[in-house]
Amino acid sequence: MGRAPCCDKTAVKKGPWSPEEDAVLKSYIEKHGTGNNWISLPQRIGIKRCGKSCRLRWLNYLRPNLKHGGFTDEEDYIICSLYITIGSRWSIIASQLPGRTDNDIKNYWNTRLKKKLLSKQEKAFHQQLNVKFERGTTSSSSSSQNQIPIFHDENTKSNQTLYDQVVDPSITSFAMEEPSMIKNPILESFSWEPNKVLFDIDPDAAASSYHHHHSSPSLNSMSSSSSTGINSSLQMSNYSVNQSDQHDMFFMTGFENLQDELFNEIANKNNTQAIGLHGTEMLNNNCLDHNISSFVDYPLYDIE
DNA sequence: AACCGACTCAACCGCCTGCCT
DNA sequence: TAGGCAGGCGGTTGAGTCGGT
Repeated sequence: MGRAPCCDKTAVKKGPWSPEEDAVLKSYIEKHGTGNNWISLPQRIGIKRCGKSCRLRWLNYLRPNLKHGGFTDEEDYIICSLYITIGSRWSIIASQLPGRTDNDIKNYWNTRLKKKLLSKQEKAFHQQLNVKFERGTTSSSSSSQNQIPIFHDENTKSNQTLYDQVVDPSITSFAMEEPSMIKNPILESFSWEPNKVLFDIDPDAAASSYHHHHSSPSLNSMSSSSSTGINSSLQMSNYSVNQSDQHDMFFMTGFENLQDELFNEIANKNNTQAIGLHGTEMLNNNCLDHNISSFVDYPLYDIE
């Protein structure tokens, strides 16, 4: 048994609104208001539309002082900040942006801003590392896992570990404990050698984690990722906090909360070979406590 | 010029919430 | 207190548009 429809779907018109319908609806609401009853409104004004459709048309298109398109940098920043904080609560985000509708913001995020954010993050990551990842050539005995060797620095031509690159040694003295410190179930193990770091990724766990995240309300996954006492992310370590860097800082910190999408990427790739690590760290008794929060699939280059 | 894939965004769907009786 | 209903909301769809070949 499905839910009873709000109106007779066979008797109402669907699809794009005509200018005439717009005019009738706009004129009526401007004169009389909605009468606190959208369902009966179409009958009152004599148009063959569902009440919900009228409401949506008014809120998203006809009501006064609406802005369409042309989002400013400041609006981008507000949207991203709020998305990071509260997730996809579009109506709340819209309430902070006068003249913008939740639908507009949702569309803008899904079609443009998300990509913008990801590409900026990726660019920043590569700029910071300035490295060439190598395709895995280790003689691993655990072939079912994806081991990720690290890279050599294009500038210095020397081999470096990922950790050397992304963590400013002046910030923290580093002592690595056992893999049990790794909190993320996707990361099965983690070994450390002078010129190499190996991450063993369990793709099945990545996939199930992805599904787990998607079976929960978005707010839950948001809060779970932000309630871990995060002090800084790995990628943030080398960034200074000043006015001009705030956008960069922001993109870095915001990245954790895109993890659902990143997990999606991972889950849909059977042969993921390399994943950029993005996580958080807390200094605990001279040990760096990792909390791996997300992964990025980075392009790999074969070594000549 | 025609085709095709990618992209955009208005509109719809259906679930959830809260109010009213 | 419970049930019904309308409003609100986020996810999804699909027609239209654009750009590349």
